[in-house]
Amino acid sequence: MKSDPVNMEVESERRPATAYEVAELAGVSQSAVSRVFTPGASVSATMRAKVLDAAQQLGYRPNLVARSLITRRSSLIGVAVPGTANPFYQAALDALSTSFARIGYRVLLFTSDPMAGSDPILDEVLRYRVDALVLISTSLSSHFADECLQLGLPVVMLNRKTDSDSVSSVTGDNRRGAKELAAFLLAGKHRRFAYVAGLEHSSTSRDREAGFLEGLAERKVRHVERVVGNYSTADTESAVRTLLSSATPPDAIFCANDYMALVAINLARAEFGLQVGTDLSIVGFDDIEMARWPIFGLTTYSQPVELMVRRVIQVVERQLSTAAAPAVQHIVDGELIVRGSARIPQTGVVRSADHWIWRSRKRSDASR
Amino acid sequence: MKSDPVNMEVESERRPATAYEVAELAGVSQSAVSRVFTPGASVSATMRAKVLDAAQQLGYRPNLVARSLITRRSSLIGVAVPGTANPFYQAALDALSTSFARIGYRVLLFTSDPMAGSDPILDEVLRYRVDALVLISTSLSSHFADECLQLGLPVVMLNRKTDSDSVSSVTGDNRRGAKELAAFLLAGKHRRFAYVAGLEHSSTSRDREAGFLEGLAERKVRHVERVVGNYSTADTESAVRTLLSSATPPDAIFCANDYMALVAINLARAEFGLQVGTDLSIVGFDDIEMARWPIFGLTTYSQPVELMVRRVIQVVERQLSTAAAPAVQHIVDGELIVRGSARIPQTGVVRSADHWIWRSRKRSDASR
DNA sequence: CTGAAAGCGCTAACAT
DNA sequence: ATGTTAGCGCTTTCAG
Repeated sequence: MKSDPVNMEVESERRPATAYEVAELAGVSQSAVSRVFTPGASVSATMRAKVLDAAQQLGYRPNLVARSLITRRSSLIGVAVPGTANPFYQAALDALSTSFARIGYRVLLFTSDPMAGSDPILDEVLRYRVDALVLISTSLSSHFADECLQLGLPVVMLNRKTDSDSVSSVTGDNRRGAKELAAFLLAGKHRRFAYVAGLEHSSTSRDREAGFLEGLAERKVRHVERVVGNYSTADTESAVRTLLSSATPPDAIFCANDYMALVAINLARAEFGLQVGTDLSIVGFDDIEMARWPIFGLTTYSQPVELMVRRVIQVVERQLSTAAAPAVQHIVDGELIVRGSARIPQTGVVRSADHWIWRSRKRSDASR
Repeated sequence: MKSDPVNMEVESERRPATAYEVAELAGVSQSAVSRVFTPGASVSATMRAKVLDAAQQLGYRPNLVARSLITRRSSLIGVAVPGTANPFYQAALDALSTSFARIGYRVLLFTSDPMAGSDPILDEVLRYRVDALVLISTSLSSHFADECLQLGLPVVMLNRKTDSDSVSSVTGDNRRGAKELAAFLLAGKHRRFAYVAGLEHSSTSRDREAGFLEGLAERKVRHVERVVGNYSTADTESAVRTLLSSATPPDAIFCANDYMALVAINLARAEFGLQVGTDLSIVGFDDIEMARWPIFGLTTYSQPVELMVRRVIQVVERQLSTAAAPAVQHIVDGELIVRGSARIPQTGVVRSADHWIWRSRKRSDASR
């Protein structure tokens, strides 16, 4: 029930104040207002005070839409993330959002269908004139990649890559990680191996499979059971069910990522009454937070999310500043984290920070 | 090595084509181009074909920034989500992103510090002229809420609410859910109860606590051990550790959400060797996907994310269309899902769809 | 149905 | 240091 005139106009629904209105109130030019709200501009203290005061009164907030139109920079980063329950994506998205915020960018999110490519929505997102695109575990057509290249729009893939090296990527060391896991399993005296693949078209799953087979082949192991989990709960369950129902079930299973490994552990225990780590070894890839929950104690090869995101940001920043900076394929190191879900070899396990890690002979020879 | 003039310009890095350029190529006016790309406009087939063709050649994409400037609608929804590992948030965000996309909106994400309020970043996000704000488990100052109200900006809180009813909210039935969990635990003949609170300032945690105490009080149980988990892994671990180390540890623990309940189950098993569901009962709230993993089998009160998100969207749409539509506080029904993490009462458990649920006498009397 | 013209709210030369 | 002016790329009256 206030009735003083100053508040009156505020009571009713009003459109946001403009710089022009602030200028009028402060008795200065509109460009002066603009300068006060532009970081690197030169304004006298008096002017700043007057403007800030007027702005305060009107609840003025610079319109970034208008600013974007003229600067051609939106300070928006388009981020694609697959619509699945995989905690690794959540962690990556979180880190991206937080890190980009620190350097003045916001994340424009689009949830991609993990099965389909991301082109259709990407196209939509380009209309918003995002300053860069980050694709978490999502692929894009080379046609689209070319278009982005021509537009000078930085694109970086996180946890995925393309055959062409014209698009930047940041991935874990899929090949070596998988190879080490193979060596680890071999050292643990396992005999019958199985691989649970992710999505068939995912470079990550393919690289991990290749590394795994390679590691196994070095010790003359040729036969590896192969099933497909598609990174989904349901598919992984039936895949693992198939594996374990076999007449000669595997004694070591490598899942293309931790999420599937967790699903596998669950199933092995609940449906087959298996003691994971003893009766059956299961390993994954990622080292998501839940992997270290005692109940799972998953042995896995780590992908340091924070570090990977930092790399993504570096790449984006470089491409943004340098006109045609070349695309780069970053591979971030990981470690084979030893926990209880797989039989532990006699040798090679060492303490590192707050966990145990394992290194194959070959690698530890080549000291850093 | 193409050299035809048409492609030449496309080869080099070029700024996006404008409607004006398309118009020129097509030999029509710029407004004609605009019309072709505006859903409800009237254009002849000939015109549309000419324009579309030219647009195709130039790779034209309407600039939504420019469009927003004039229409004053960005088709952006600001969404705040706490930066924690809680899978419930991920599920909610996923559903929001997907559902909003279907009606033409994109999500502008900002990760909020779960401890702090969301005001600082919200202010930042308003500069982007988002069409609405959705806060997932995040609170905002009443001052800020007022400002949004005056701007006619729809704000809806998901899984959180304020004391003031001037801001819309969609929540689960925290009070009743917690009360039923109390009744369930009572029916299971438990004697010593404990509550693991979430963040102290969270309405959700407070409501659940109140409901729990109320349900217990109806059967004259006055003493409830209380610890605080802050929805975080570390705090929950030490809170539960305290509880279980006590001389007279509880035989029933209600955690303010599923995530903390999962952490509690882990800890009880790993550190105390307890058989959860037999030695100790633990229940949660949310019914996240992992709650039904056999390894956890968490008894919990459900919050149907999809439905809640649908409500959020309804509220947003109404506020967007009707100028000053009143704020509403939606409460979405849930069910007490019975699994193995808590002792099961002799009566009251019934089959519903693909799971077991439990209803207190009082409630089942009042048939629908 | 189509074109011309006037801005949306702001930044960026260019003067002063 | 401050004001003036000219757009950014689009939508939207308003004529024709």
